[in-house]
Amino acid sequence: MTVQLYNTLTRKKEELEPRIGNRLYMFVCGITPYDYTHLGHAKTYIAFDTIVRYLRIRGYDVFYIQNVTDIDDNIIKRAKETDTTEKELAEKFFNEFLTDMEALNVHSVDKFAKATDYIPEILAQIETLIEKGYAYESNGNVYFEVRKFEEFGKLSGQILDELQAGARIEIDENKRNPEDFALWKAHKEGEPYWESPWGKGRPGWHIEDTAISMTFFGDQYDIHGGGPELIFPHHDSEIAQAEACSGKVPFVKYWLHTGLLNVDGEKMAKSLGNFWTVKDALNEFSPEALRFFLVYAHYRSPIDFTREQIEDARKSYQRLQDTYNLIRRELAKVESPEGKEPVRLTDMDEEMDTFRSDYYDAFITAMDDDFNTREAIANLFKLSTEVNKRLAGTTRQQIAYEVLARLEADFKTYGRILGLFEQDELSGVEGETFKQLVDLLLEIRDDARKTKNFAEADRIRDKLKSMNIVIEDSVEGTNWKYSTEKK
RNA sequence: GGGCGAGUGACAGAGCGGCCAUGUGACCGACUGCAGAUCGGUUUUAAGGGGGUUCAACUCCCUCCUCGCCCA
Repeated sequence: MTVQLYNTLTRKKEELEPRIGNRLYMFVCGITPYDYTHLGHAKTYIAFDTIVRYLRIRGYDVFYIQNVTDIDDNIIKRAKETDTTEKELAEKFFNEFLTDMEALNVHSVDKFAKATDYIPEILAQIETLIEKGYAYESNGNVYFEVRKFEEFGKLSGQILDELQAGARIEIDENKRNPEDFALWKAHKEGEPYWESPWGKGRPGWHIEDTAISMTFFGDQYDIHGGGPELIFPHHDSEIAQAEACSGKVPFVKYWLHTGLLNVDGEKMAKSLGNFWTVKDALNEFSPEALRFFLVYAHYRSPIDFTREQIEDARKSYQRLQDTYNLIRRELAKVESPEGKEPVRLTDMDEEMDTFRSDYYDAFITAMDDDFNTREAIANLFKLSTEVNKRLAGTTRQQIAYEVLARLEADFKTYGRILGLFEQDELSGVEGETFKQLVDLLLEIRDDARKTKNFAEADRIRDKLKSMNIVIEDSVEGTNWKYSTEKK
């Protein structure tokens, strides 16, 4: 079994074959930190986080870099508006981004590379492009001459002649051709600048990515990811720069692009009033619900964010989480057969274990197929049903410790891949005290129920519910859990 | 106008040339003091329109329509 992934460059699924051993060099276009992270960012970065988590568990040694565009038009504009420096602004929102990513359990990035930390590398690359005849200087600007790179547009499928036809509007006296794009922008009054062989200025939009990736990965590497809106012109331009510069093809072996996030059926935009920052969303929904919602969709599918959808996702996730908790509770009840003869597995145990391993295999098979989380999670639901049948309700039966332990281990793996089932358990002295207090309340309530004092029993239940603790009676006793309805 | 992608049950959304996706919702039943959770059943043989290929198409091909994104 091998991992297949959909390559935007070839428009088909291909077998993943690292260029070197099991090492995978991966680059994903990062943020421009001039404002708070929004849900579109969350979708993209959760998607690639999940992909990297999976590849690592699958045994690949992934080196994952994200760039940070800490100098560009938006940053300059916003810094002026808010009366701060570009550097301070970028610093602030990059830190906000890290906080948001942490909340969403995204931490697979090995290296964040800020554009302004790689100015020498950027300058060197531009010089190479000029030497090789792909770029030219003009009034302190340097442009990439697109027509010199014959294969321009091979990622997006854009045809250069069609572009030229439309490009007539934006006439720039400095450019030889309208479709040429800036590698280096000449300094303008009031803007930050760096010294260069062409005078003061700052980098263009596309050059930082190739300068950074070539610094860490060399001329060619394995995987480049990003949002779909970046395919053209950004990623096509990266290909042109890198391949022109190194003369090596392909620059990147696999191009991965996510699906777009819409809100209430429309493109998310401040002007439409449907704009959600990650912080807004986390105010209203739990991080797990949000992450589950995003990860339950396939990474290449567009998704529509609505309150109803998140609520659906929350409930769906709750079902899986309840099963996981059920397994752990059951495991705690069954004594470990430590030091004793291994217990012979009954037919019931064997049957459960077969479901367990079949669904595990199905999960992996689905993930191998272009990271099909939707299909993978569908198998988790099927597994849940089989587990619930055996461990809960009227059809419950005893399952052997070792089968339960394997189930728990599988769930941990699912959690590590999806970035779920890792909600913080109460720990330490305070956590223990808290648990004991809840247990005490449940005992009191149980006594009340035994004497048919249901008013008292319901009062305790309602009060706990108002504190976000949900209790559930069963023939086996009463369990409690935190509500996921609010954060 | 050009490029790319999508149209599946009440809703959301996968896979697959022939069989059951999955989740949520709703309804019925079991369990239960009630609630919840859980299990069973129903809604659910659903596939934008029209052609074609095939013994067989939601799945392949053509065409039309609609929607989204990028470039203009």
